[in-house]
This record gives sequence, C-alpha cells and structure tokens, in this order.
Amino acid sequence: MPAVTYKLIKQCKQSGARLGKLITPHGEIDTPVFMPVGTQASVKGISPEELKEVGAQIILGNTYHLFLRPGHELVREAGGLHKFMNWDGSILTDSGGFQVFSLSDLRKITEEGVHFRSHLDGAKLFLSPESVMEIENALGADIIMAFDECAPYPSSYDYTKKSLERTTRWAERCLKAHTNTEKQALFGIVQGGTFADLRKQSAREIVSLDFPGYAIGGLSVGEDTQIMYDMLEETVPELPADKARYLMGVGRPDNLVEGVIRGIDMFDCVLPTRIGRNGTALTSRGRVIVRDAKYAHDYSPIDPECDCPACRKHTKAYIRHLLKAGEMYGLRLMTLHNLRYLQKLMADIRQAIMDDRLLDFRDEFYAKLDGNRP
RNA sequence: GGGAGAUUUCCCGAGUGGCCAAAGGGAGCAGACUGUAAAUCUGUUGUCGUCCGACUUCCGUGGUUCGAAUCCACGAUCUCCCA
Repeated sequence: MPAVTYKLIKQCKQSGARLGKLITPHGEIDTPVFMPVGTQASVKGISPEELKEVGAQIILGNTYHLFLRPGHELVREAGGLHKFMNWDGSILTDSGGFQVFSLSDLRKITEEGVHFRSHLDGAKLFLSPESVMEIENALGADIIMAFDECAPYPSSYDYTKKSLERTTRWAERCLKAHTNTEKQALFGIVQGGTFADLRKQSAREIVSLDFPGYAIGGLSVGEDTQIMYDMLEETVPELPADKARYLMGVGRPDNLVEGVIRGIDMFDCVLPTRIGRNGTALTSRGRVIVRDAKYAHDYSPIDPECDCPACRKHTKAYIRHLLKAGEMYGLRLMTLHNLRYLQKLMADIRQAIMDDRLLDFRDEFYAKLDGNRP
C-alpha cells in the first residue's frame, strides 16, 4: 500500500472533471486542491494556524532551498518538516527541478545530475536524483517529487526530447533510491515542453514506471495560456485514472478552472502569495491592485464575497495605507486574502463538479470578471 | 550692529558659463509577477505635442555674455560666528 492514494469520488457529467480525495499519512485532502507554497518551511508571512483558517490542507516545501538552509540533516534532527514548522496537515516537497530552470545561470546539467552554485553564497553544490531522494526523505513530506528538468520556454524540439528522456532516466533513479515508500509517496513528473508528441512520449515513459501519482511539469513557464491548455489535453488522457494528477506551478484563477476541466486534481503556485505581497488582490471580479491611488478613499472590502480576515475586518483604504507604509500587517492581510480566495474558488469548483455543472460554473466565473484580468 | 555661508524641479541633493528640463536617492503614479534568489522588478515623475520637438523653470529684480541654475549688483529669507 503506497503512502498516498487517490480516491475518485465522482466525475462531473458536464465536463468530465474529477472530484476526489487524496489520502496521505497526514489526512484526507479534497481534490481538486490548491496547495499554497511555503518554500523555506513557511508560507511567507503567515502561521500554520492561519493556513488552516484559510482552508489549506496541504502545502509545499522546497528541497533545494531547505537543503541550502537550514540543511536537510537539521530538519531530520528536528523531527521532520511537519514537526519543525509545526504543521500537522500534509506536505509536498518539490525536488529542485524548478530551480534547475529558474537558477539557470548558476548551474550545469549533466547526465549524473546538476551542478549548482548556491544563490546564497556561491558555494559549488551538486544535486542528483539520488541526493534529492536522500534530502526529501530527510525532510519527510507526505508527497515527494522526482528530480526533473523543467526546460525553459522556448526550447527546441531536439533539446526538449533529450531533456524529457533524461528526466525519465532520472525518474527511474529516483524510484530506485526512494525506499521510504510507506510514509512518503514519490510522484513522477511529465515533461515534453510544448510539443504534443513529446508530451505523450514523456507521459507514457513516466507512467510505465508506475508512480503513486503524476505531475505535469514544464508548463506556465512563459508560453501562451492556450498552449498550456493544449498540452494538458495531450497529456492528461495518458495518465491513469486511479492516480492523482498534479499540474505544477499553476496558477492563475482561470488556469485552475480550466485545469480542473481538463482533468487536473492538484495545483500549486506562488502567484497568490507573491502578488499579494506586491499589492495585488485576486477577487471574484478580477484583479484589484489595492496599492493604486483610486482606492485611497475606498472604505469597502477587497472582495465583498470573501470571508477572509482582510475582507471581514478591513477596508481597501486601510490595507492600501498599510502597503504604502510598508507595514507587515498589510502583506499578511493580502496573503491571507489571496490564499482564501483560491481555497474558496477550489471549494466552489468541487461543488460545481458535485452538481455536474462545472462548464456553467466556468461561464459564470468569466462573466463575473467583466473583462478584468483573472 | 559686524562677519561668513546658503537658497535647484514634491522632498533630500548633484550641478560653478554651452554636452541642463537639470545626476542620484526618496516620495508619488502606473505596470508586471504562474513547481518563490521576489515585502521584488520595470516604467514614469515641469507643461504641451506621437517620435524628432516646442515652450516655461533652478529665491526675486536688474545686469554681464553670442549663450547663465552657474558670473556681477541690489533685495528677500534662512543658518552659523563675533558683539
């Protein structure tokens, strides 16, 4: 019995979207789910209690960042990531594959692994499938991700193919190196860039290795949204129905709706927390740049439909003031709001699946935006 | 009463004859942000016009000069020193 299992509850008759449960050693997660990102063992600015209040059931940590600081051995010594950060919900750790992409000027990729320069002090480091498994085992998350290469966009067909095939070989090595299978589930990652046949090839290769869950990586790295949707339509049908499907690094509210319609069960993204800190709120009526001068005298909540602490207790004028003044509380309120908005969106999506009306829900979702950016 | 110094575009501040609508910060305004090197980054910030440009500016008023934020005279205000 793998550490994590997926239970399909029902499929939306209108869209085919899946309602399910992900069962981990730290509880049951309602899917489709959005997972807030807490790279360095913290969702920036907010406490585990607040994460719970906002409705989070599972959060992310990052292998590369925690390996650098405080070091995976320290986390092991502390009793694992859950205990270290005092979060009793589920945790997924990303492997550092995204850092292979985002820290591209600081690394060199070989068959064996990736040579990195620490972004903190420039130290020369090396990550391989085996060392990443060692680190992720030490961190102790419920779901751990295989070490992949998230290829940049655009990449040539030839490079993408080589990269995906190497990612498959790395996936096999991860599988071999990961022995703590009763407490931690290792998910495989599909790559293949923006090429339909390579997506299919990657999906088939990764699925043939038999993971307890599958992720789709290498999307939302700069390509048009439509390309991402097209790639999902190519990829998802290749994935087994009895395993969870996780679209990595996504995303925007509309991407979540569209992703679920295309069969995705799990999402994660820094967007809500990052743009929140930078002054933008996600709302049922589209993005609201709370920092803007037009809200200086606006004494209404960010989103009248929201039940988060920021919207229940404070006005746009006040939160704008906090942001302009550089007050930490402003960053916290924006983060809480955006996370709550996405959790609520996912809950609404789940309800729409339950009611077999997700396509109608999508129409309503876009209509509410009234032309504003989602 | 005497002496020295200062006054620059929203603020601080550079600029000491043409390359100055005027460096650099800050503040303001706007935008971006999708497995977090991000409480970050980008643009913009005299007026008007689309770029080129035109026009009005550097305490005030006169003056010197082909040309002045920059030099001179007087005045105003502020700071410091001596009485």
